[in-house]
This record gives sequence, structure tokens and C-alpha cells, in this order.
Amino acid sequence: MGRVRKGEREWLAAYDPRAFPPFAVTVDMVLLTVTEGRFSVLLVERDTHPFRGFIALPGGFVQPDEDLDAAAVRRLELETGVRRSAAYVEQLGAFGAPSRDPRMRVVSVAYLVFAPDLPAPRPGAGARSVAWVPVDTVQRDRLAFDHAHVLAAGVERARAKLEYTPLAAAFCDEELTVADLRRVYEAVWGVALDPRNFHRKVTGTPGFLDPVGRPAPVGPEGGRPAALYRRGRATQLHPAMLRPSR
Amino acid sequence: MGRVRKGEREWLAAYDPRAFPPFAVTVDMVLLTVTEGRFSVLLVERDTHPFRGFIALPGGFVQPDEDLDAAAVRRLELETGVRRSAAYVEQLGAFGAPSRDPRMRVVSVAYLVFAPDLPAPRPGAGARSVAWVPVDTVQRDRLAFDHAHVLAAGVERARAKLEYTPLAAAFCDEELTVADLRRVYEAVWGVALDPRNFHRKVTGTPGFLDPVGRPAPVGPEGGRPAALYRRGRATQLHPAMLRPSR
DNA sequence: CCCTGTTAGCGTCGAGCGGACGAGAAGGAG
DNA sequence: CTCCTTCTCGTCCGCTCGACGCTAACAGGG
Repeated sequence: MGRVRKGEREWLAAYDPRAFPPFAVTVDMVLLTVTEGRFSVLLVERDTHPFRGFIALPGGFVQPDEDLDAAAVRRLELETGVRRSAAYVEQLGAFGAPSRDPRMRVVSVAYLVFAPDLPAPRPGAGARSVAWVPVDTVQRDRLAFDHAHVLAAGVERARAKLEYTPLAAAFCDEELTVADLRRVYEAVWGVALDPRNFHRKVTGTPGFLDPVGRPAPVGPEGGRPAALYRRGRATQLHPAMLRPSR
Repeated sequence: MGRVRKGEREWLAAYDPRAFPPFAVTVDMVLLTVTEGRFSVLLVERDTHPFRGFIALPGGFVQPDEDLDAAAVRRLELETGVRRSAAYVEQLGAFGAPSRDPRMRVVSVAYLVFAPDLPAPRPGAGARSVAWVPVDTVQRDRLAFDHAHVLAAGVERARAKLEYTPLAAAFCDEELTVADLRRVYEAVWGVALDPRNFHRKVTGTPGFLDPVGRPAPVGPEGGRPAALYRRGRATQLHPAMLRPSR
């Protein structure tokens, strides 16, 4: 709540609640990761009304003195234990159809999070269970509220973001190989990419990846060890990494 | 407000208002156009508290049973007389810092609108005056609330949208010439574009412009009459129309 | 040791796109 | 007519990207 300026107190006393219809404001988190080669979203099974027994995006009410972004980060740490610095967080948009919550008028501000591969978190309050679910296997008709719509928006935003930002690295550990990054693109876009052209593109884009100068341990399938990289400082890709065949 | 299901009434009766902190929800409109060759935004001068005398984006409270998008469209017609079909409207995002409104906790959902060149509208309720202001001459420290932040987000979103969508045509009349479209890009991006390469690019992208088969009247500076086009059916540009020199 | 299978990384070729620019087409003013 | 304007088409060249060949560097089996 903002500070009240001198001289406005009388005016505030005349505040007419009918002119300021009350809303509840929530944050809903579209938490995305790539685990076991699948592009997945964190979903909870609700244990409270409304939509008890339905699956839903994690979320909750914004506190009276809490910034929207802060509420999202708090929820993120609550649900997954991920600190903000370890993931990428951006606002997805506001969803506020009058009928989206049967209890009362709720406007939900959705947030999109790219998280590295994490162990499945333990259920929080109000949730029966919580799990990473591959986005192409989500049962949309079992999703609570308008979360099918929110999830679809988040997935599409994520797919587009990989084209013109280096954010695919946000799905990987701090030190990563070119193949790690390629597997992120392949999982999120659902396509196979040529490893050689991908390597040329990624290593040739300044600011995308910084070499560590040390090789990664050999993977389970053998083969030549890959060089390790860290995320670079670029925030945009020029030119963009375009999805094939559109 | 959603319908209450059977069996939930008792539960609703136990509703604790402290668990659902009340917020006010508003829409703020970033109305953009190109007029007299300048990329401009519609701003009002406030005549009511708070921020009386400051300039602001047009906006207002969302009604209890009103969808967010519907509130934005209502505001659009109210402020400019533009019907939804004549302009492009998309949500920009939610802005909800706790201190953004000194009266109470307000979450504002900002909308971005691309409108064709319009006569300056008449002031609405609570506004002393209303005018199209070139975005590069806006006095940011005279803007109310966090509208400098909202406006900056809207302008940047608009500049990016022109790269990968055919929405530049939303700033033009229904029938337009390639030069009309080029002047939109030049005004929004603040750069000069080569008319010949622009022509090749625009006419060579399927679905961007559909030829009408009729020439436009000769402009004030003379020259060969340009062919008229209408907006095509494409929603994305492939490949994108990239800004020069980045 | 050699041979094989794996992945990593480099090189090459050709199609296509975009920036720089030339030149003709089609109008008006004088 | 000349001169100016803008519109439209065409050429050249460099860059990027898709397709794909080839070598480098590991592990494991014989």
C-alpha cells in the first residue's frame, strides 16, 4: 500500500467502496524444466476447494504489501526450493475472466519460470501431490480454473523465447556442454537438430556461451568428451535461432 | 464472479477476508499511433486525485463482472471512439508494485493498442485534456503512477512486434501503400529504411499485403502513384523484418 | 595392441536472404 | 519538352543456414 500524502486523508475518508470493486489477486506459476529429455511443467494435485482433486499450476494469493514479482519468487522458493538466481523468472500476463474462480472475482498474474533439472519437490500446503509432468502428456481437461489456457500461453512463450534469447541455458546447470543445450532445444521444440550446425551456430554467436576451458566427464554412451561452457552475457540472439521448417 | 457449486456454500460462508486481501484492479491503455510521421502515445492530463495535474495513460477501474479484455476495449472506445475491429489490442502485462497508487493497493493490467492515424479525441471524465504525444518528447518525470515504466514497456514491445508480425499495417488505413507501411517502420524504429529493399521484402513475404489492383492518388510531393494493398492474413513474418545495425 | 562404436568438433558446398545501389516507369510542375 | 518526385524492378555480393563429409578423442572388447 502506498503512503498517503498530507492533505489527502479527508479525501480517502470519503472513499466509496462501490467505486473500487474488490478483487483478489493471485500468482500462478508456469514452472518449466527439461528432465529425462522431456519438456515438463510442475503441477500439483489440489487438496482444497475449489477444484479439489484437479491438477493445477502452483500459486497463491498475493499479500497486501507484497510486490507481484516478490510474490512469484516467494512461491517459487516455497514450491521448489529454487532461489531466484538459479532460475529465470518473467511475467507471463494477467488472467482475469470473471468466471475463472467460483469463489469470488480473482485476477491471476501468471509467471513463467525456466528452471534447471531438479528433484521432484515435496507437496506444499493445500496440495495432495506435486510432480513434473511432460507438457505433451498433460490432461488438459483435468486442469483447474483456466490453467489449461495459462499453461498453453506459457509453453508457447517459452518456445518463442528460445528463438531469440539465450535462455535455453537457464534449463541447464551452471556448467553445460553444447549437447546439453541442444537437448534442451530438441525437448522444448520437439524436433531433432543437426548437432554440427547447432554447434556452429551456438559457438559462433558471441555472448551465448563462454568456454570454461575444461572438458566435461564422458557421458554414459561414451564418445569424445565435450568442452564445458557457462552462460554468456548476451540477452538477445542476433541473428535468431529459428525453428526449422515453418 | 463465478457460479457457486452445490456443496460449497458452507465453505464459502466461512470465507475469511484476511486470507483474500482486497485489491483494486484497473486497466491502463498504451494507445500508440503514427501521426504526422511521429510515433505517438495518447496521454491525458489528470484533473482528479491522485496525481492531479500530472499526465497519465488513459485507464480506469475494471467492473466487478467485466473481463479484463472487455474493460480495455470499453476504455478504448470511451477514450478514442475506435472500435475494436479498427485497431489491434493485446495485453502488455500487470503492474502491481505496492506503492504505485497512494490511495490503496492497485494492480493495473496494461494494454497495448495500435491505432491508425486519428483526430485528437475529446477529454473524458477526470481528464483536463487529452492529446497524442510523440513518444520521444514525453516528459517522463511528469507521468503519474508508474506510467513511465508502463509506457517504456509498451514502446519496446511495439518496436519488437514490428519485427516478427505484420502489425505495422494496424497503424495504417485499411487501404495502404508500401510507402505508408515503410513510414510506420521508420517512425516506430526511428531509422531510415531503403525504399527498394523494403519494397522487395514486403511484397515478397506471402500474406503480409494483398494487392487491391488499384493505384493510390498521387501524394503531395508528386511521383509515380503507388499500388494499393490491404492487410494480408499472415500473423507472423517469416523470416522476420529485422531492425538494422544491431 | 588394433578394431569398433560412440560423441565432439571442423570444413565444404550451395541455396536463399538481405544490404547497397543502378536504372527505368509513371506521375506533376514549369 | 525538361526536371523533379516517388515507385518498382533488377543486379551484385556477402552472410547465414541446411545438408553432409571428415577427423578427433574417448571407452570397451578381443
